[in-house]
Amino acid sequence: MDRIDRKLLNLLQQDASRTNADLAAEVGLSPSSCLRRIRRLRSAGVIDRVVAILNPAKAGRSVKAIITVELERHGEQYVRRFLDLAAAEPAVVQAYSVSGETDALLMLRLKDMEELDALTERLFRDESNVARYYTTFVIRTGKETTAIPL
Amino acid sequence: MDRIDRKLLNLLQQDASRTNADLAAEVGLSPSSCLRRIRRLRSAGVIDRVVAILNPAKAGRSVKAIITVELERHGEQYVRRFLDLAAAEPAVVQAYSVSGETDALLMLRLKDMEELDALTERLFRDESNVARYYTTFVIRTGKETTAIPL
DNA sequence: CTTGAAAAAAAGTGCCC
DNA sequence: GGGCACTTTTTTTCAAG
Repeated sequence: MDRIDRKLLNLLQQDASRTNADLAAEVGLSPSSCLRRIRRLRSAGVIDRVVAILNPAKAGRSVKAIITVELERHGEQYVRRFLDLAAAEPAVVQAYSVSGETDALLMLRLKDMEELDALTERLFRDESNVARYYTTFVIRTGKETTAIPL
Repeated sequence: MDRIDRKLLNLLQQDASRTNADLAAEVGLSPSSCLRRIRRLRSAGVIDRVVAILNPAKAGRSVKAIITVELERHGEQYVRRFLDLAAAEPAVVQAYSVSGETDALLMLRLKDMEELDALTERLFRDESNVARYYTTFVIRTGKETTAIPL
């Protein structure tokens, strides 16, 4: 993992649709060496996957919400069970167990408020282990990247 | 935006490195029609970009933290200024202004605790408009996807 | 063992129907 | 939307450093 690998990863994190020849030129390598490096990074698992990122508004999911959850019983198995339940919801894009006052944090991508209503009903009505939950809405997105700084 | 478009988007959100011929076969289209659709979705901006997703641990960024920030003055221009400041930090991967008790929420990808210390120093020491901030750590990741449900 | 050049294979592109 | 010729890109091979 040298300077060129990091440079390649940075470029691919910004735009993975660029051609190998193009990338090779930018990092100053021959196309074959460049491809070898990328394949190595992929099979080593440094590059986990290549995905298409959609425009949330144009995909009809403009509402972003964050739910912090406090459980009744905080034991690891309870937290795990709640996370599994939350992860099963398509609208939940991130589900974490966290330190501090609350036990879990969910990041949601919603179509509208009705969908939020339906989701909270499903997640919290039958889930007797949830003590409290707080819903927050994203007003403005200042930054949203999938790129990990190297 | 019909059923086939949605199917294509779902597939591309999971894995954008698949070949056009492969995708065409899966959605039951000829490669040329399939490519036309994908290009249309791209130029329409539904597909915003195609990126490589790294394994955080293997990229040396295993610590995830969330900081919620309460500002002294809550006006729109102050929130915007803070978000810009936060967005400039490479370790900040998501920066939102939010509703409720706090004004902003930051999602961080960190190498270690020292990096967090340095970042909070930069963001909060000279920023006289920050009233309070709370740092939370991600203990377990139950789900983490870039895919928007369709 | 790694690099680069060139051939071979595969994919993407554009125009026709 | 599908079929086909054309172009570009990826991938393999192979010789040289």
